Amino acid sequence: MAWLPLSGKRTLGCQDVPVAKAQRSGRPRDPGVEQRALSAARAVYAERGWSGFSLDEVARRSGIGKGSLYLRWPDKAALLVAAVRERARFIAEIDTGSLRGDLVEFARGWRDYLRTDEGALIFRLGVDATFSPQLAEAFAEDPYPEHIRATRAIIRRGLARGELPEGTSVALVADLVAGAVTNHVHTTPAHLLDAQSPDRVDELVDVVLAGTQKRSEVPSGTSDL
Amino acid sequence: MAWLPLSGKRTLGCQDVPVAKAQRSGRPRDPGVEQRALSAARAVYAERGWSGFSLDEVARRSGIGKGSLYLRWPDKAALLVAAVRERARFIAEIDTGSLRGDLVEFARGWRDYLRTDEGALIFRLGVDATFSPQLAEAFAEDPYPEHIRATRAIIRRGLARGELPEGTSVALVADLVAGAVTNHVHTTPAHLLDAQSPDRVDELVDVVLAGTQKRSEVPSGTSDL
Amino acid sequence: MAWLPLSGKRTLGCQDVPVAKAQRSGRPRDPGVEQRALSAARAVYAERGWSGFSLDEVARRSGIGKGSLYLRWPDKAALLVAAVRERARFIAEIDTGSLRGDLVEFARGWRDYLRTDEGALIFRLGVDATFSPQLAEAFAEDPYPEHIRATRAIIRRGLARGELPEGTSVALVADLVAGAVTNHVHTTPAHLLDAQSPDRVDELVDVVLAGTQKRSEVPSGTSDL
Amino acid sequence: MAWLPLSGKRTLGCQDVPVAKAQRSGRPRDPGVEQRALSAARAVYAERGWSGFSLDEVARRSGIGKGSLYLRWPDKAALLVAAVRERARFIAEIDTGSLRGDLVEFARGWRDYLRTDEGALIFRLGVDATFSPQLAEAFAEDPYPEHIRATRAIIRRGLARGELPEGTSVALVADLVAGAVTNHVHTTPAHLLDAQSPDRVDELVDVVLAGTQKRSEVPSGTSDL
DNA sequence: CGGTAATCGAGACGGTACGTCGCGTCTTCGA
DNA sequence: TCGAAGACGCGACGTACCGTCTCGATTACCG
Repeated sequence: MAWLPLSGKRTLGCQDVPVAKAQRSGRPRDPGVEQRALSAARAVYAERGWSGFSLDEVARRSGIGKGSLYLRWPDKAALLVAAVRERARFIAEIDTGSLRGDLVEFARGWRDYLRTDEGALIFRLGVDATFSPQLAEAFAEDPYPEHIRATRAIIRRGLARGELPEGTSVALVADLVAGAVTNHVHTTPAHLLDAQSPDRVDELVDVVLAGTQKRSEVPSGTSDL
Repeated sequence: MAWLPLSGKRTLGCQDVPVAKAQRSGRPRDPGVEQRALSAARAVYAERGWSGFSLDEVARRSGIGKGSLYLRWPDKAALLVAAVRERARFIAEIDTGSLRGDLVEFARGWRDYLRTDEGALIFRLGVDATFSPQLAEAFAEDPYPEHIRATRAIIRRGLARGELPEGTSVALVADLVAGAVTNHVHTTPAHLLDAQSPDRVDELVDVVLAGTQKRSEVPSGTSDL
Repeated sequence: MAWLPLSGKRTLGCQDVPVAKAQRSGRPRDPGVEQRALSAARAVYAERGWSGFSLDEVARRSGIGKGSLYLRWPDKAALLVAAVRERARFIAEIDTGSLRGDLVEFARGWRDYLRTDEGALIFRLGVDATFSPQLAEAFAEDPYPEHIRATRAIIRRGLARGELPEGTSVALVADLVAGAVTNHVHTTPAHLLDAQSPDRVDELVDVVLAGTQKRSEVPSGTSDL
Repeated sequence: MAWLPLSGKRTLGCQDVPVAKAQRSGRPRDPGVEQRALSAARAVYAERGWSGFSLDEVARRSGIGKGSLYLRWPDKAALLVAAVRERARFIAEIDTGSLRGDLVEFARGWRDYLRTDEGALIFRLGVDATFSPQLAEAFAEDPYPEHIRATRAIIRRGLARGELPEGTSVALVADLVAGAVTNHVHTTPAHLLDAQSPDRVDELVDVVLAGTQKRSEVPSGTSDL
């Protein structure tokens, strides 16, 4: 298993030159500029946060002209999205053989990732994107966050192997696992998260799995409301 | 039961006058100013989001001098937090008698609330607060979001009534229910949410309850699954 | 006699606050800002010329925010015009008693003034204003350059005293004196101007006066063309 | 006599290829490029003035690469000087036989030329050059404006023919005639210039000639007037 | 006739200034 | 003293140009 940087084919928000095919005319864009910009953007963001995230500073630090930045990204939000996504991209190449193993692996990875600067940012960007038209556009190409996609794939595999009762909703299980972990990280004070035994999220997965199992046995639960 | 606007006595971030005793001297503060400011702040935030949230605009719209705003809130983050919280406050006076009933009630209410403008605001603000030190500080006095507090209260009552196995972690169940609902709302496209049968969240609660039940039967969490 | 700074009543391009009468409301403009700005503008212009004249630099040097500058002048041209005019204003309070004395006084003063940084600028601004709509607007309130007005006044006095033949065109004499001096300064290399005896411009005046005198004697000159 | 466009052999600021001898190797320069560039430069300068004179715009309009422009002129000032001079060049081939005739011819021509777009351009450029070191350098090779040279030649001829008293300063007379005409054009509102009888400048010349004549009669310049 | 070398249009590059806008503070008047 | 108004210093925004550079394509000559 691994959190691998995505060998992505997508440009990730970095504006393509209008022409589709190879080089058109004029001096070609220096690919190094893009890399330096994204790296400087991450550095500035890490130091000063979003409110202190200034394109002027990115330009100053990377030695890139502002013009060249605006040639690639339409505004500072887009640059930040690209910068963070580049690193945030991973494919949960999780395959322990069992559903539980996969989910535990995922839950731990996601928890740790969320506590990372990059993870925190990508998550928040996802939320902001729901609200900000500006950000939403930058995010539009890829509406489903990576972690949601990853969980669903794992669950589908489990279903195929018969580890989950037939008819179990993939989305439902995914919401439970990913949502619970996210909620956990965002509502637990940092010092408690640090102190916490690693099996906190394991328990979480167990409850979910037990729940789906049990429900298939007792048809309609305590539905006497 | 009800989602009641809190008849709060708390000042909610609105700075008290330095002197402890009531009025000191000079012209007393106009209470209308506070209301107009908060209302204008909500309007601006809704229209332009955090990055476009400008105190100058709030002042312009409400006809309040910037001085008067800074007399009450230390910076624009504090004003926004106060503005959103004022409306967002509710107490889940949920008491159906059974744990499942309460949780289902809560899950439905939270789901609907999240899709509300106000709910979206408070949720986003919470996320923003995780990242902006400025906002975080404004949030610090009251770190736990309302919905988390509400869920925990419900679960504690259930534990007391013996509806949950002894030793069940309150935080864990709360994370599962609240997190799953939140995740559900934010990762499901709007049109699917609309079309969805109301018992989507009911199922969710059932799985969680079944999970906690089952786990108490099988000794070890790291089962043979 | 003297080249006196004009005790001007005009605001000279510094934008008035919209309201006509005294103070309206809000914090009043700091008059010191205007002074510091104009002075810094002159300094920057002197050092770097028009092409290096940067508002950013003026702001930096004077410790004034760019916002405050743009509150007063619509663009950098207007600021420079104001800065230069403030110093350039003079009233040729020339009154030696005789026409020749006045004209000589004026011619010397104008020659020396033109060789000044400020004088050179005001002259060039006047020329540029003939061509640039932007500058023209800034200059519009005062189409006649100061030196033209001054010369005409002197000549009119001379006419009144009978020192010039009746019917002599004021404009014609003014063009001759002011134009010749201007042309002289702008076409003579600097080192020659420095070396030159002061009576160079005196001669000039004498030729003009002699010419007007003679023409009144011999009706139509050598008009045999 | 005539105001002839100069059939100039001079390169006029257009940089020679470093090698003295004709063509070295490689593709020869396209002569059309130079013409298109100068013409576009004049158009841009006429429309937007010096401050709005942008090489990018010249390149865009003429369809010439910026590289090709910098191959020919070292900077935008040089391009502009070349562009304006190309059209502005004339040789005052004036020879009516008499000094007065020549001067009147010159004065009329200069007056009309100044009111021309081209004349205005070259005049303004000359003034700008006095102030912008960049422009001045571009002008340096040819410091005396065409009209000054022309007047001086005329006057020298007059002196040689004995039409002026011996010892009369050529520069002085030239300043008077050329300066007065220039001043006249630039300080008289356009509608008055239009309405004006053509002999306005004739008078001017007469005064100057009369003045020089008279002065030779009365011994001391510093007369008793 | 193929190679070499300069030119051509195009446009990216690092900079710097533009003119605008917002923050949080300050300073006035009138209530 | 508060409240409205708005000036203040600061600094980021996104745009436009400068003068340089690097592309591929073109066009002469030279061997």
